[in-house]
Amino acid sequence: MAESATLDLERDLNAAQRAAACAGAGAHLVVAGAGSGKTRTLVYRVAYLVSQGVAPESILLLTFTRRAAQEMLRRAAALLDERCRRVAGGTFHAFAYLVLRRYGELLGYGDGFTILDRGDAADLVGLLRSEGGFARRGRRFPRKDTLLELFSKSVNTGRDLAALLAEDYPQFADDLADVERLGRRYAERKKAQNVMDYDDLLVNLRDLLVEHAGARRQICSRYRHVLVDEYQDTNRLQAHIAALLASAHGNLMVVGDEAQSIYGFRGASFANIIDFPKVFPDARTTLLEQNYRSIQPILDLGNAVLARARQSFGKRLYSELPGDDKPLLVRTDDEHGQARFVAERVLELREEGVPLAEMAVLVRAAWHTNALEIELGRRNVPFRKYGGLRFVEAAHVKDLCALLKLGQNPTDAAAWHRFLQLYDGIGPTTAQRLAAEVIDAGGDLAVLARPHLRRRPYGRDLARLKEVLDAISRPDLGLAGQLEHAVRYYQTLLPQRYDDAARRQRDLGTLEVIAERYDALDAFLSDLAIDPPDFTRPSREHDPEDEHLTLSTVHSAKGLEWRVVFVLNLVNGYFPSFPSFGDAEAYEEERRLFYVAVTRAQRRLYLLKPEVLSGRGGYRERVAELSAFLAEIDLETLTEERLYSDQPPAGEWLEEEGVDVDDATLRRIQAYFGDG
DNA sequence: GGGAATGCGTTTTTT
DNA sequence: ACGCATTCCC
Repeated sequence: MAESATLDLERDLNAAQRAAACAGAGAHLVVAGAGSGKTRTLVYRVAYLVSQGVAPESILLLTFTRRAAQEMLRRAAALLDERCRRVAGGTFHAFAYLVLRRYGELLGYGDGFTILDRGDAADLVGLLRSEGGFARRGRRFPRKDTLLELFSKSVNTGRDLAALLAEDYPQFADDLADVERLGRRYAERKKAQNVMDYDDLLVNLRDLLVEHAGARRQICSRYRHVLVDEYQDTNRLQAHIAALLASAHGNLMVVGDEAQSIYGFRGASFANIIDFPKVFPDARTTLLEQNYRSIQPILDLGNAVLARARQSFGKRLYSELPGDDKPLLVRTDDEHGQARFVAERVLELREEGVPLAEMAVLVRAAWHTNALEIELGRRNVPFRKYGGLRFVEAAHVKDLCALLKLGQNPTDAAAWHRFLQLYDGIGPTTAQRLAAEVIDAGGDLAVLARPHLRRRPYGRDLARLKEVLDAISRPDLGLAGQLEHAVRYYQTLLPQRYDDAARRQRDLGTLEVIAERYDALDAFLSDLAIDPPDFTRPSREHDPEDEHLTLSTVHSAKGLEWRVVFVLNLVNGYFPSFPSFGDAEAYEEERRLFYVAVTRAQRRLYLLKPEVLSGRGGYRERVAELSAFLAEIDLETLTEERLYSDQPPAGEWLEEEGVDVDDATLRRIQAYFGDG
């Protein structure tokens, strides 16, 4: 679907796409089914506006990831000209950061506020949780991640903690007062430290737009056309912001597919799409229904899955692409059989001429690929995994970032708290005390060399840390120089802290490579928090040197497509996942997630079902049930293949090979090692 | 008092 | 395998 390098809307778009791309002023809702050319339409929309003389700087394109925005603007530039690169594009959070850097003072934030990423935010909540003695003896109190999730959901959905607690965590209903108290303390502490978490970025942007008419007018007149992609995965707060951004001129185009809404756990609601015409009564609506991605049998399965949804989406995808291979349901004996099947079929397909880059394995949860990763490693199949733990969330990367933050801002309590505990003999209490000492001294690093600390077991460590921070805090060294000091020092701490120090050390090198794109420490750090490097997102860039199979969570595969797709573990409890049972909304989201997985495939779709699940942390080994999403539909839409791998039991194996058991050797071994 | 070791219950998805 | 509470030890 590569468009040629000229803007020809008649030739390249169908009527509905064209109606959206060339729409005039006003609010516009584009409901775009999977594979219906949604991105293409937005790209042409941008190019069209610029070609009509709209200043590129006055177009704001809000997307789900930074990469999505960059990719669209790159394509628009290829269609029209380089002016399209000057369009303002990015995530809501990145846009909020940009605006608040300029207007934050109106809301009482100091000039250089910093961003707490998810991990930092959780650490702060954890700190307040233990500080306030909320977890008393023998009493269960929500963990820091649970608390943060509650606070976040409350902010993003506009619902109060009482309702969320009752709904999601009834077992903690008695703790409501404490949870609320902790929430208030968390908000106060962030404000006092001049930091914002992800949610604060959105809240503060909304507050700015609501409460400061002057700022709102300036912002609205700067961005005359607002385009929002993936609107089904925006939350109430984001929808409010989008509406406010368009409040002066009304030029708001939102694009989405309510059937692909999969971020409800983060507060997203497809009600934003449904209700759009209520907020903008004059909004025009365009439906994109023809699918250009998949062959009809794959869409038939997608339609069948969706037909069972509790809310009807009234959607039926159709395609004119030739092909009649039905999706294949493959039953294997267990997860290892599943891994073997996928590895073998991937290799066969490659033999048949399908490049690895045209194949993907999708899973519900990142760890579901564990067995497959081993199998692929054994067979030397290059792959890359996306989703799950992010690079910047790995403990060692966070450690290094804490060190860098201290070089930039020696009053960053969270960074002190984290880094100091790396030393032997320093735990939470000591770390907090030391951090307080430095911060009370206005961030004077000389505190670390005070005589009374010298005598402590970690006195030398602190003295050394001071020297390193002195170097990191020198902007004249340049980012590369500062980073080099940090990495060289941190490397010496790695081995005593982590068993797999060598692997982690390589990541530090990766971080140095990423840093080459920046010229100052503060820009580097804020970008790491707000737009983390996208190692976790599949890339569609074509690099023949680096051909690899993609392993991805379904969430991270959003918006992408492959010729051949494997979906693993179609088993109740895995997909749909256990936590969704008993929660109708979460369960329906799992269904939409499966719909997203199915509609990633262009030509061939393999659905894998292990008959037995091995026992894995908490779960006992047991016979697996076929995923309800498949069990409940008409199996006419599928081809079924039973494939039990038939490895002989271990006993027969020896005999077949004709090996004699040497009793004397066995006795010697037993005498030496005992029976254990 | 506070840090380190032990043990128990839990395990989704991520801007 | 990981976070968190409890217990163990200086």
